[in-house]
Amino acid sequence: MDGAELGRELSTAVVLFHEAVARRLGLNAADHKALSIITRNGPLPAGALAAELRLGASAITALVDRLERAGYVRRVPDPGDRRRVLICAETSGTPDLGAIFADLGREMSALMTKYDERELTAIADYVVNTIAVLKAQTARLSETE
Amino acid sequence: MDGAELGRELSTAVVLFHEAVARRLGLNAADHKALSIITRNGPLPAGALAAELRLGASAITALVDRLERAGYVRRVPDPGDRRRVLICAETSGTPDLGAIFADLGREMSALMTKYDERELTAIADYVVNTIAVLKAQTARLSETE
DNA sequence: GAGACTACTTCAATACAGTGAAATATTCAC
DNA sequence: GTGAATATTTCACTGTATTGAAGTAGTCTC
Repeated sequence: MDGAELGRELSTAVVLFHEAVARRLGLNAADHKALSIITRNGPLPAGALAAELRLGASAITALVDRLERAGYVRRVPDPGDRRRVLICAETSGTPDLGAIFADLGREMSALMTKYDERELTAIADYVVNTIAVLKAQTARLSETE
Repeated sequence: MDGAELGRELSTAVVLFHEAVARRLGLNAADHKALSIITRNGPLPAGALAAELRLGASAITALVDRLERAGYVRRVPDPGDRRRVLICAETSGTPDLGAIFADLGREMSALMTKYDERELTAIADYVVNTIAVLKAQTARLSETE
C-alpha cells in the first residue's frame, strides 16, 4: 500500500470515527463540531461560537438549545457582561464522551510502547508536519471561495 | 504537546480538510461522503450505495440526482441486470478533485523525504496501526446502537 | 409465460437547520 | 440620564434532505 493510499485510509478512518462518536452522542455532525469547539475552547460566549461556525446568531440559539436539552452544555450568564451568555461544556453530564476517548487513548498509548526513542521522534515529527500540511491545504481551499 | 493532544489536533485537521474539500466541490458533507465512496469503490449499483450510507432507496435517487447534476457522477445502466443503475464517478468532469489531491500528495511526498528507511518503516507502521485502532473503536461505538 | 420478487424512480408529506427581522436586555459614550 | 450600540432570543419563513407509499421496469422460479 503506498503513501497516498495509506493517507486516504487514515483520513477515512478518522472521519468515520468522528461520525460514530457523533451518532453515539445522538448529535448530527454540525452539533458535534460545535460541542468539540465548546469543550476545547472552554466556556465561550454564543457570539464567539457563531463566528467560529460562521452561523447567524439565531442559529446558535437553536444549536445551544439542542445541546443543552441533550445535557452536553449549560448556559451561564457572563458575570462581566450580562448581555452575554457563556456556553459551558457540561462535564458531569457526559460520561460517554470521557469513556470513549479514554478507551482510544489507552489503545494508542499501548501502540506507542512498540517504538524506541528515535522512532517516536520521527512519528511525532511526521504527525506535526502532516497537521501543518493539512492546515495549509485547508487554508488554500478556503481562501478563494 | 502530548500524544493525545497531538491526536486530537490531527483529527481536527483531517475533518476540517474534508469540510473544505466538500465546500470547494459545492457539496454538503453527506454528498461528499457518498462521492468518495463512489470514487473509491468504483461503479456500484444504487442499492449498494443505499446500504453503505444506511439510507432509503428514494434518498439515493435524490442524492445521485444532485451529484449527477453537479457533474460528479453518471448513471449507467447495468448491462448484466437492466433493473440496476450503476453510479460511476465522472473522472473527466472533476478536474478540481484531481488538482486538490495532487497538491496534497506532492506536499506529503516532499515531507517523507526527510526520513530515513527505519523512520519510514516506523511511521508506516504507526499509521497502519492507528487506522486499525480507529476502525476497532468505530466498530465498538457502532455495535451497541 | 404467469406470478412473485427485485431495483430504481416518482411524489406527497415530514423533519430540520438556517436566515433575517423584530423584540428584549444590557452596556457604552457623551 | 439619554441615545446608540451590542448580545441574545423569538418568530415566521425558506430551503433542502429524508421518509414511506405507490408506480414502472426488469428478472427469476416454476
